[in-house]
Amino acid sequence: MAQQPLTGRTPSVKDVAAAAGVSLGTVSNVMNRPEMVAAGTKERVERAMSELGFVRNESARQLRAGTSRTLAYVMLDGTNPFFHDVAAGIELAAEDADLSLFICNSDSRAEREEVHLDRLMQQRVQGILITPVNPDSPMLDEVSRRGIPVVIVDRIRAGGGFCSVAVDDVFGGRIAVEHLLDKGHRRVAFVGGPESIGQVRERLQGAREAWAEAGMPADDLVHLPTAALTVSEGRSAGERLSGLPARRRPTAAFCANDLLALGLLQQTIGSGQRVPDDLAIVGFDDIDFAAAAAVPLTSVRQPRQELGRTGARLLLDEATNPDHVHEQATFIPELVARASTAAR
Amino acid sequence: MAQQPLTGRTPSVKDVAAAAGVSLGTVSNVMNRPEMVAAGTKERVERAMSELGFVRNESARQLRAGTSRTLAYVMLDGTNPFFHDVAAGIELAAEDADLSLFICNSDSRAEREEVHLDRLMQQRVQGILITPVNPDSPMLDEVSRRGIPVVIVDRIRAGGGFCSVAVDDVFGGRIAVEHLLDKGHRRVAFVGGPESIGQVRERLQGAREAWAEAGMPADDLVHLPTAALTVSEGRSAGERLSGLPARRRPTAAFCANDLLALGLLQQTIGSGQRVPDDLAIVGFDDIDFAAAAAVPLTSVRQPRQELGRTGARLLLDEATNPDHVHEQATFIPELVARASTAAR
DNA sequence: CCAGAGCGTTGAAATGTTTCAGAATGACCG
DNA sequence: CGGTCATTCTGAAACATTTCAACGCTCTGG
Repeated sequence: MAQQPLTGRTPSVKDVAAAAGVSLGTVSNVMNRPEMVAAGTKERVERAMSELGFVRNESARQLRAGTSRTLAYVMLDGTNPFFHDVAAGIELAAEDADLSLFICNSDSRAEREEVHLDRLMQQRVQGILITPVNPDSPMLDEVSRRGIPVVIVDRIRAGGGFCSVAVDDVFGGRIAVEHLLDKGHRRVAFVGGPESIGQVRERLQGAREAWAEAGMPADDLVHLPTAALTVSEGRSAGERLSGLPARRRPTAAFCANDLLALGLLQQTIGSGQRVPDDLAIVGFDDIDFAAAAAVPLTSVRQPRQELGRTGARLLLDEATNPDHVHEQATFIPELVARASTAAR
Repeated sequence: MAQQPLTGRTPSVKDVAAAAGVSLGTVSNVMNRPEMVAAGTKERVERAMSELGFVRNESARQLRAGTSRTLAYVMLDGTNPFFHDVAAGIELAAEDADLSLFICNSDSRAEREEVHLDRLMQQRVQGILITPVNPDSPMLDEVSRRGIPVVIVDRIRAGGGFCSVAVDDVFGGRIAVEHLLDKGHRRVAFVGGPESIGQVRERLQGAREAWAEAGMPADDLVHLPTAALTVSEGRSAGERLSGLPARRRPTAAFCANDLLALGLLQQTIGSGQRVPDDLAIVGFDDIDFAAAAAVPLTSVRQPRQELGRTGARLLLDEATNPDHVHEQATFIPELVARASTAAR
């Protein structure tokens, strides 16, 4: 390893070849098919590389190869740990395939998403995983049509033109409500919105189905809409809940995600009520902070890492397997009962 | 925009040039110095580009330019939202400079860090921001010696061979303890470790200084060491706290970061004690979840985004300004008082 | 009518890698 | 000793872009 502050420009294969007294094709062979170069030569080349401090130029490699050694994930909301966990799962799979992962954040804005997709196309990434602002955006077809594999994560796009990984949200809604019914709750709030988000609609639908099947009157499942799936919206939903007359007030709330649930939990406790005694709470996603809350949160667990890992696998299959057929992987969520819904 | 499923390979400048009836130099000019090409020609070229669905090949661009249009941030711990907030700040600055940000996670492991740095050098990134596992790692010099600007984030490296951004952790420790003294606490725990982390040492040092200056006996500032800065370590510290005989038990705890504080909060409330009545808690970092906790957490706020943004600015200066001199930017943290230390 | 300026455009060179057809060498067989 | 093979190595071509010196054209002023 050279110790001087590296004089001129960074050395290329050509320099290494000259230093080792071989042709540049041989240097390339040492890196890419070492088995076909004689042991002595190989050693000589390797010494030259480390003496010169040679570092492969990835752009040149990519240019030649026509594609990069990178996957990308465009996440929807960087402030929600759920998406980072998904990203971590993707990264594991990418690592196994010796690929890098480029993480972008659309921040729920279509124009940011578009900027990211544009850039990723310019970079000729091997494939894109995305939790899109709008699963039906034509931009996704555009990307796909260019031959870049696209996998939709945690959303579903009708028509099956894409691979996707998601969780059965209707089922998730059902088990959340069934759990609350089990615990004896007869008046329950569903906290979540806007309904333009497919997730929210389906979780609500599952909740309603379970409610109806238990023979409960529809009016006793109260929908408290929110403007977004954030902690502060959860708090404000809590204020609205507290404002209800005691007789009409639900004894439990099922929140469309954990951030809402945490906000609701905070507001409830802050206003002097007790959880679960005065209000039981169920969240969705089971992010780490759900278990870490002051009253550990019961939540519908999505296999977050597994979601990412499977998405990446589908992506790689699409990228490398000529017989690839699109697949919609669906996971079954699981209820994790904790203190926020303990028996009263 | 072409509607067919894009036949052959993706078109290059050459194809665009042919389609528009100009030379490929002109196509390049349309993209890079549009002011020097005649309006008619420009329009013709642009039409050809969109008809063919031309997308610039970033690798070729980079190869020619010698460097990529990308910054990178190697974060220390992907499970701590603090680092994601720093990353968000970096991204803002990168966006302004029309650069992409590559986010990596070393997961506190030196070998992962090394793998990432290697890859980033191969990609010829414009510069690297890093919260290193070990600020004195020679690998950083190695990268720097290759001409890649490096900025150390949220750590300090003695010797000044690098730019860095950090907050004054000693001061942060002081204000946390001064706040607790103000609130009347006379026996306080410092929760945090391992001491190999510079942050932990300095926050503890600040705490001790403030404690001594207030004339308090050193023994009444109890150090509860932890093995890491995580929620679960916070919980276990809480158990140790509860185990202390009442007379020796602190009435307040200052935690080296918010994750510890959240864990401690959970354990404390879970064991039936009240916060702040039985135990007041101060965290450090002021991540969003601190304010969202069931008992909103008093915390020492680091300007997380600002940290990232400033780091990126220093990096860009180093990358573009030949007269650049290394700079150690230090921010003054600020105490944000919330319910977890409200008057008793 | 010409010199010179200014504008637009061209085409070749250069960037660093991988690949591949073929050359060089030596070993072995008949 | 000629021929066949296997083993190593070579050098040119290809990838898509940017840059830059040079070129041709049209004006303008003399």
